[in-house]
Amino acid sequence: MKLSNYFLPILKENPSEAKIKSHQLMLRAGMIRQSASGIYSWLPMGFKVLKNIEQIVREEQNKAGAIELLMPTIQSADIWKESGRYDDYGKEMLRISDRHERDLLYGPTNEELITQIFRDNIKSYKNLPLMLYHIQWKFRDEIRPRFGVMRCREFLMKDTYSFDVDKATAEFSYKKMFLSYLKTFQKFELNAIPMKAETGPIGGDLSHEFIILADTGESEVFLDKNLLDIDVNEVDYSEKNINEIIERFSKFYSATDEKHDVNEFENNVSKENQLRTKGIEIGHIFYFGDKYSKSMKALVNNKEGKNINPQMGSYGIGVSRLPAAIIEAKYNGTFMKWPKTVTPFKVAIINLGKNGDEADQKSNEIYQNLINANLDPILDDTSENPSSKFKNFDLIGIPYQIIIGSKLKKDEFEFKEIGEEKLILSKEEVINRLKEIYNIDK
RNA sequence: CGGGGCAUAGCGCAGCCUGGUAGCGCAUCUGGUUUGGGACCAGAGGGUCGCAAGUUCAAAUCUUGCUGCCCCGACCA
Repeated sequence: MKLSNYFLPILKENPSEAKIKSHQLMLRAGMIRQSASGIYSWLPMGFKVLKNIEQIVREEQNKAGAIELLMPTIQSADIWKESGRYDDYGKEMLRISDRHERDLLYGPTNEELITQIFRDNIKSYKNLPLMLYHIQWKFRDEIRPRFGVMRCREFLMKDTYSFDVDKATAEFSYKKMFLSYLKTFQKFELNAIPMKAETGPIGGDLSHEFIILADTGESEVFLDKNLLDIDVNEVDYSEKNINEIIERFSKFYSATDEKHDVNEFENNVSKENQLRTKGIEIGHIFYFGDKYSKSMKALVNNKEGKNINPQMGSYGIGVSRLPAAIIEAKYNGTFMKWPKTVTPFKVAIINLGKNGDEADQKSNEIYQNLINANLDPILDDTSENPSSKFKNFDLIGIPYQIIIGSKLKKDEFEFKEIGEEKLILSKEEVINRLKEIYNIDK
């Protein structure tokens, strides 16, 4: 993409309504624009980030054995009346009615709908276990939306729902998602710490929040530093590995301030491993048994030919919150550096030349080479001042830059990982290095 | 929903107190000079001053009502 053809409205100054750095950066870097309180449009740059995040979440769900489907944003009130939540949910639920004055609602979550789909189509234990998920927009009419996409009213969420014959298998489904979340967040270069959580209105007795550490987080968290060093990248979804990794995580202390136990923290965690910091919730998993399968009469035949209510769980990731969460974790106030899995473009070419000169020619040449190598580049071909280009790209946060000015010889390219020292490389070296970084076959 | 604040050009703001036909910086457009960390010169475009009513010869400015947005609190992925 050439910047001169792109839609990237950058702001030099912080809009006054943005109070936290992720909100400021997303506005300034032309990622989002507010349309109403807590409701945002995603501009091209932000949309690319969002889609990349969505894709990583999707891939890891698939690996964990969950199957994707898509449920609508608008739901009938009937199923919510069945489960009893039509009255319980309160004003957070956006209620609407159609021309026939039938009660509808903009879905704040999907337990009812997935249970309905399940009960209408699954009748046998042979189809279990089953994990279904979708990535869909939701609406919760928050009393006070704030912090940009961090706490908004319309948001994109990944929801998985698990169905099992008994509690033991349901717990295994829960553990699979537990691992899937750890792996997903590690791909965003985030340290997401699982913490025991309240089950809240969803109900049930087993629940974890996944919290990433960021100075600007909203809740205070306490944890054992050992939790930061557990690598799950190489762990697969075999039963043995899942149990092992979860055991490893549960060995170490972690709690949000609401659940914090000072004595346990002081006694069971060594002084040098005690970490007290701030966190942002980015995922939440629940096991809630037959709460919905019972109230909504979802039944399957078990081995003995008896009807039983399947055991269920639900597992959410705040997809549209993640760009902001990643920024909170990574933006230092001067520059942003997107994880390479998420970055809107894989590499930025900063052309400091002008029309037709050598730098300009070199820029266009390597731009074509990068496109051919599947290394999705953005080429700054505008006539802005160099300093202005540098500032803009510091803001946008594409992790790798190729800077091409008149300083260098014909076969020299300046390659820079944002925040690191620059290197002088040949064109081939630049391209090969990027292929290596992004794991693209030669 | 309680408490506080704001609403003037795309963004940041001044003007309001003391009423007299709307201004600054950035951004945008044209021409020129620049070009390695937010350039310079000259010119230009862009605002029914959130909406409605009232007071007045005259309202961005005073009064009332409404709407939107932001902040603190309770609530939440």
